[in-house]
Amino acid sequence: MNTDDEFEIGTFLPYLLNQAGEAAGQEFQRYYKDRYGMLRSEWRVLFHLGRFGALTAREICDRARLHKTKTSRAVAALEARRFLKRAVMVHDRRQEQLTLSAAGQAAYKDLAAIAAQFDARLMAQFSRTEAATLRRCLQRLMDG
Amino acid sequence: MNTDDEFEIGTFLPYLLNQAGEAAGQEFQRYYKDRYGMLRSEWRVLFHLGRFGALTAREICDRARLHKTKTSRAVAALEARRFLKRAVMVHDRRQEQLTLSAAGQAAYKDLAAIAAQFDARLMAQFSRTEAATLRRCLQRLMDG
DNA sequence: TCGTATTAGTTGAAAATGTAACTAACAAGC
DNA sequence: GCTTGTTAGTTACATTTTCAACTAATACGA
Repeated sequence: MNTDDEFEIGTFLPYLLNQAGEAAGQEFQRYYKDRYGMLRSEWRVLFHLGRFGALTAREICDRARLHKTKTSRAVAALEARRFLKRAVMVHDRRQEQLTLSAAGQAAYKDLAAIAAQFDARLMAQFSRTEAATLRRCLQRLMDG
Repeated sequence: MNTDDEFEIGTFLPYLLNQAGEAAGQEFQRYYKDRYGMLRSEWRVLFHLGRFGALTAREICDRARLHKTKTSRAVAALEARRFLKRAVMVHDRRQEQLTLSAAGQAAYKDLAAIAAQFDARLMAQFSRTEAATLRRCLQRLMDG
């Protein structure tokens, strides 16, 4: 029933990427979920504000490749938890400058440290060249 | 990497994997969604039955790493579209043997061919060794 | 063979997501 | 000024996912 040219899901790149991503992110996801009750989109918004400082929602959408409704909801959730503040911008009152509160920065620092640990542990199973190739390929897939 | 010790999301493996997976799967997802009205879990169930023949829902869960509720609903949806049939197993009446109908097999063949095309196009941007390394690393992440 | 535990699969409700429509502010042309 | 179009962001609604509870069949031990 299976000829040689039969399609193999086990080598189908989108499938591999999804499965690998799920497996790799599982522990970290459990951490920010259990400890902070966050969703992935919330963690991403928190990260971008923590890493890059004040941003508008639009900038977060672009940088984090997050849809604007997800961003909007993530910002609202983080605001409700007092992790960030909004400030309407003077020259364009449609936009809001978003910045982390002290509590938000603390959460960011904690999560970034944990993420770095998980990342190190994941990468430890690869050689230096494997790691470099992996990241380069993933980057190319993202951009392409 | 960056000079300071600040965590970089751009190199965080789970993030890269998710983004790359999303980007890579986008076109294929649009295809099976537009043409067959399928969800990802439905495509995966269809694939496993098309590729490996008759399976129980449990076996699909294990092989496709799909939660049993997702599998259950995917099977129900495929059945409603007359893509598969169920047959209660004699020796254990809890289990059902799932098999594709002719229409289901036709859909599988079409989708597998399209997937192979997309895969080839994605892999074309990598050298032979890059492709090998990428798959090997992803496989290791999945299993680990 | 009776009671308890386990397994296969389904279901309902709550949470999250995606899509499209919406408001409010700005911009550009006249 | 006014009209039209665009952009930032929110909201409503339908779809999808998740979680926990559930049924039904089997397994196992006293």
